[in-house]
Amino acid sequence: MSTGSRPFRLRNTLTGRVEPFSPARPREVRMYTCGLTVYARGHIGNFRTFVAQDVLRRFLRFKGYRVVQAMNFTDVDDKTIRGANEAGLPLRQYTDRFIGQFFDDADALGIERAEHNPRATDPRYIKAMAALVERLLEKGIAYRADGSVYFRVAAFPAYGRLSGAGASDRIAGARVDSDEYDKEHAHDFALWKAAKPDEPSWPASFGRGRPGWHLECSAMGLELLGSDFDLHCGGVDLVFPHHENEIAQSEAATGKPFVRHWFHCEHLLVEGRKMSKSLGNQFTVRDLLDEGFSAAAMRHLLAGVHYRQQLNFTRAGLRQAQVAIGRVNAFLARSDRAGGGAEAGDGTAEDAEVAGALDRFEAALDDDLNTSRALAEVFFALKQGNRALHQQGAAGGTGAAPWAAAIRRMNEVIGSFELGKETSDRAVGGERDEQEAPSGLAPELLSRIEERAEARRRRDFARADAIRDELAQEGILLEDGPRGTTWRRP
RNA sequence: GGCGGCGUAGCCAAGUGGCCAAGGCGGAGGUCUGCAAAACCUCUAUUCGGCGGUUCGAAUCCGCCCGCCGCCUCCA
Repeated sequence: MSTGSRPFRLRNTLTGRVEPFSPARPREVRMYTCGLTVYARGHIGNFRTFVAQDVLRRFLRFKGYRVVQAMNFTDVDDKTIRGANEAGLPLRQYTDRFIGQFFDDADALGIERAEHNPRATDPRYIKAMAALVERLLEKGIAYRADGSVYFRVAAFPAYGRLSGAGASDRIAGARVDSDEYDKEHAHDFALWKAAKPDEPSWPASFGRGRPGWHLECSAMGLELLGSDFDLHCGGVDLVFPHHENEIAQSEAATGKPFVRHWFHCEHLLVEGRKMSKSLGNQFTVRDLLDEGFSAAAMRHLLAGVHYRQQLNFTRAGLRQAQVAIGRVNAFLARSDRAGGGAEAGDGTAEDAEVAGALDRFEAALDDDLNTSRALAEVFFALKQGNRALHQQGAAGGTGAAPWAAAIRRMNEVIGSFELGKETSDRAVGGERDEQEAPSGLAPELLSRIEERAEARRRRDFARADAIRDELAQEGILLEDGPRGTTWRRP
């Protein structure tokens, strides 16, 4: 763990400034992230945000914090209800499917699992939400109308602090909510929606119904993390009204600060255009996997652009990422094969260089998660490591190992290297590693490689090249080095 | 209409007053190699959308203009 004369500075939407991040408890961070509304498979835009949050989470752990994260699933709202009804399925069965798909995609992208994945319809949270509404009713901040319960925005003077002072202006200028309910003011929002015949509903002391959208995050956040927790994350679109409303209802109910630091991730563009259904550019991770792109490339592209910057997600970018990742992975594999103690640490000048790179890496992330700059250090380490490997040559030194270890340390945050089965880089025909070779390459192909090695020994290069070309057809790239031939799938 | 962001080499993308404007991809040349591939080395923006201004000094601050985008309404 590194120490901290240099604080981790992170932009806080609440203040609009990049400021030192200071959790309420010394070595623990309690974070909440607004997860997916599970009426469809999450698209690449959703995952941009989730990857950014994952980088944040991993960096906190990198710095030695214990992280307790809750990421919810919104499994009851207009869209999930409509989807379930159209599919003729019970709500839970309908949403289960998308939750499963979410985890498939998140796992592929190397997104660490949160400690808690609450879903709104869990009885525990329905109960917590009802309790929250009761408190607001008792305090006279919420009111009932037509079977529903609303939050009286006028009763919470701090309203608008997150999204920028003039919340009343925004509201005045905005289109009036088309809700047919009887609200006192257009900008009051529903805490609890009165039951309807074709909608799921739950009993409550203030009437049967279902939770309003904003309520669940407040209830689950408070339930799992307590008041005044450290981080609340989401996409920029959630700043208003969702997060603004969460603050209002939570703080009005508890009388305590809700969240210390708000983290919002910018949206992405796909091929230079806003992602939208009509443009047909709402890709899912699955779609891109099916096109042949690796999840690692997706993560690399998503993680490599600063989170507050609009990111242009393109196939060309994915291809670039793929190449860059391949270079790093190939180095790591080569370094492992070359051997050498990974722990070095005998105070050489080179150790200081490695430590310097790691420190610059951390410094970049300390500066509002500047992943682009951090990545530059990964590539610096790559260059140094490759250089060491180059010089090692036949001499067989251990200079590359510390750089490989440094890259792996950095990858604890970046996460896009050695993700999935990217590396099948193995030595064949050399004097070493024979035993660990084959997983992934058919014996038939291995014997072809042997055959080619034999041909090369005979200096029958026509034969050798023919075999190399054939294997290339199969997607196997052969590389001849001083220690024998290695293969990989590019 | 209100609020906000962005525009840096062929592409992606850091940099917010002062060393030669990070890094990646791509491209050119070289070393190595039977040839390749990989790796390494060198080169690849006298210039930061445009025009003015402030300053000893600006990609970085100010003004205007052009272009792209977001939020204000379900949305990561």
